[in-house]
Amino acid sequence: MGLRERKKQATRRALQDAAVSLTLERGLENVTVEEIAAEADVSTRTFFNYFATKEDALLGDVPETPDEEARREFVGGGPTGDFVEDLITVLITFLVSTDDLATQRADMRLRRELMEREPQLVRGMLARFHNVEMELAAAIAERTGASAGDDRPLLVAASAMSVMRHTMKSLHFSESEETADVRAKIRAAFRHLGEAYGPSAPNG
Amino acid sequence: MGLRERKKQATRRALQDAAVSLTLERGLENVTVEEIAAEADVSTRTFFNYFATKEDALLGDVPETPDEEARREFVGGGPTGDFVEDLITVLITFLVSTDDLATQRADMRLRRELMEREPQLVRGMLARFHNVEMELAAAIAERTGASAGDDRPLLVAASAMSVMRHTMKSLHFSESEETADVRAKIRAAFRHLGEAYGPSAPNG
DNA sequence: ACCAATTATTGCAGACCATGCAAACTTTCT
DNA sequence: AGAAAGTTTGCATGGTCTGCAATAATTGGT
Repeated sequence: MGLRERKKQATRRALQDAAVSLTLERGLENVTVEEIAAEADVSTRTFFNYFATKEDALLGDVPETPDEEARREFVGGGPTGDFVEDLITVLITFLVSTDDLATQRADMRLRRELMEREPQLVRGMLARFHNVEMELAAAIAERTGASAGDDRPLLVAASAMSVMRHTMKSLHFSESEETADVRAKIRAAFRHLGEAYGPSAPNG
Repeated sequence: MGLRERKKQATRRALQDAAVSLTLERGLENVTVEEIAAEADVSTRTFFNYFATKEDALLGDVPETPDEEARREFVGGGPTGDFVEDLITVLITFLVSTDDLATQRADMRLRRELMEREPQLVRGMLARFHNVEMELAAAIAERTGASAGDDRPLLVAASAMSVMRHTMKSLHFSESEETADVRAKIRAAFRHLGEAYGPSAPNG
């Protein structure tokens, strides 16, 4: 990677970090883009070359599409052949980025802290998830061979995303938390829904 | 209702109508608040006395909490005692406002047209649903007697809202569409999820 | 090491959104 | 009619975000 590219990454990072730390310190509406840019040592105008909005800098680089390889495998009926298990696998690829694990966990914790402090940001997060939802629905439709007019894949994708959102809330992003734990939590959530809405249909 | 109150309602309506029709005509970013206000024959400043943002005027007065009576009944275990059926009843109260049915259907159709034309609005809609979701989760927790730390009500509420969003998309809001039809659609969606995630767990 | 091409940064002007405040106006109540 | 309460309006202000053109930095070839 050349110098130019490295500098861009650094600037981007600096802007995000500045946005996050200033916001946690003073609250979102007491921080201007001008201040964020100054903290990152660039001009206000440059801020907008990197992020369309102030919110964007705070929400960071959440992937909006699943890993291409994971998607292909899911569409093809893999990796296990069990629909729910394979769905979980795809969902997990959204939670795991290319960064190293420690950085990623720290980011997640920071992002959660931000959401708690500034609930307005939840709205932006939901919007991003909505994009993911569309991708996921397309993948489900492909895998199950649903016809064009069939909107059930949308339904399944929507509820799966609600499971994922829910799971993210209950994760700790701590050292000791393993991928297997995440999978177990998502699995438990799906099971709970199956029981709540399923054929036997008990309460709750 | 006094003159003052009637005038306020009229102004509010005029602003909403102006916002909607101008947006459908030219697209959201080619319409300024100034123009909306002018169309409704009030000052720009007055616009902001009625709506916090331009989006707010477009999204209209969607209830953010369920009908208080319906909520009480649900929490108390009613009206039928069957969890899913009663959940559906609550969800439907969100879809039915105090206006007359024809007006409401027209509003729904307009709103859908808006969403199609201006996908940015979906974000605001999702945010509103998120508030509803919180209310619903609280009601579910109360009904099922879940303990304070139990987050399963949140999960159920989230997935129920995804069912509701999905159902709204597939409704026609036409003359011939009855409440019973709506209920049947929601029921089918829940059943589909139960089958997808449930004990038997077939595909799709 | 230099030059030319490409790409990034910056300042500036401008449109628009949104809020606070105080003056002018309208409705309501007695 | 006149005071009280509530609404509308204009004005000033601060903040977000965009387009444009000038400047500066990186890159790749010679």
